[in-house]
Amino acid sequence: MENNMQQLPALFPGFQPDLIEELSDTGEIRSFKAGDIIMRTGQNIRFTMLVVSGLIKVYREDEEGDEYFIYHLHPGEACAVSMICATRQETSQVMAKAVADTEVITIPLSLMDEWMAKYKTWYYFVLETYRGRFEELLYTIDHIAFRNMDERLLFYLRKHQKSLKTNRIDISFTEIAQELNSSREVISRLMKKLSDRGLVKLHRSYVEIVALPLQ
Amino acid sequence: MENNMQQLPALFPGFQPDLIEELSDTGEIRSFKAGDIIMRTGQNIRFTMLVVSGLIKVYREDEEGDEYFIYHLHPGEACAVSMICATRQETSQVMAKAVADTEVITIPLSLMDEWMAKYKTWYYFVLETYRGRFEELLYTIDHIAFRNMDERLLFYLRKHQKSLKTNRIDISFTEIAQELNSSREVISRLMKKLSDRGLVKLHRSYVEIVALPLQ
DNA sequence: CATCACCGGTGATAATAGTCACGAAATGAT
DNA sequence: ATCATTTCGTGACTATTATCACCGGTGATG
Repeated sequence: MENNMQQLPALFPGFQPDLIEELSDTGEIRSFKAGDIIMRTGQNIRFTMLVVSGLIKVYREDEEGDEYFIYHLHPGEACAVSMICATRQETSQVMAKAVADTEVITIPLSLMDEWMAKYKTWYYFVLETYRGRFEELLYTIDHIAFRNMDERLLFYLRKHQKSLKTNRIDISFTEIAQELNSSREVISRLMKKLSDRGLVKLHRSYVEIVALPLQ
Repeated sequence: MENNMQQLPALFPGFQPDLIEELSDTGEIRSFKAGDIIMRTGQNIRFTMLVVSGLIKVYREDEEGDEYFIYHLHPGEACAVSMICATRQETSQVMAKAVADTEVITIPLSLMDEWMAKYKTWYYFVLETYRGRFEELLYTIDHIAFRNMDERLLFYLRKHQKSLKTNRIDISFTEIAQELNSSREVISRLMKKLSDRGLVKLHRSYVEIVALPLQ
């Protein structure tokens, strides 16, 4: 626990010293195992969360259980949804699940609000978080609205490559299909095409990215 | 101009009196004709905008000119994009077009920031704007990801019905097709189905909503 | 009234994606 | 070693959506 708090300046370089101090005094560390659901659609939000370590996937889920992957949250980032809902005591509109073992700092809603006026660097951090997530949502809309599944799959792989900082994507076709709201068979065929083009190498339960076109 | 400023308390009932006063002192009214483009993708944002009268449609556009309608802005609402980009001097990621003759109040970026600390009611207004638009984006994603074109068309009609507060939607099939990134023929066939179900009545250049299922 | 721009209907066809059915190979547990 | 589970490939079929071609109707304009 103490260790985690010492990482804060490095994780949040934009934060002013007194904010870091209050954060480590009042924030509470919570840990999740890989696969744990951190936030559920419809769930009441009582905290704002800052990611300390691990990786969180944020996705949309409809009544029938269909999913659509939206973005990852990395260490040093915050959950925009938990901030946005914070001020109005709203419920979450998205699902969040730990992809790896993950630690977050939770901050009571009242403080989140108080700090906006108290710490300029917190204010900028929150706004930048909004801006970034808003942008991600727009990119997501772009892809679903304008792109075919093959391009969306490429986008998905690239997103994971960046997020996980590795060329090895340890996800089964079934899971990928779920996150793109498609079906395993479709992903299988599209992956084969990518493989034929020499962009990926296929393995059991993981995909190796050989070369991905920038755009 | 003076008239417009007198409407402010009614338009923004949440604003405190001194904020209203400063708003009418420093805000500048700008007018747009129906059809005018108010904001363009990639354009630099220098102002935050509050809608006073008229109606604005906000939509996404890709390189090839394909569109996707996202939401309307009504009097009393603000453009979340212009607020979000404000703090970072970013460029717009969406298009905004006046649907009817429209008046907005523009506020310099510096004030927008200043007021966040100065006026609690402004702070809440901005956050509520973020929250609302964020939610709209999520709904949009839901529909593109999980629904077929027939349901998206219904959703589109309902959105317009609410926004325009009328059962007469004065939009040609060609335009609807554009806003849903589909094609005229598809919309034509789907409309016919809706008409057969007794939900709408079709006319030249407009659609009359007879009954729309709530969900 | 002739012409032109726009609006909409419709059949035929194509492209994309989803579903079903089946099987083979790899992995893990007992 | 055997068996169940997971993972993936694939052919056949269906559903949805997009595209093409062509038509008729409407209304504004000169």
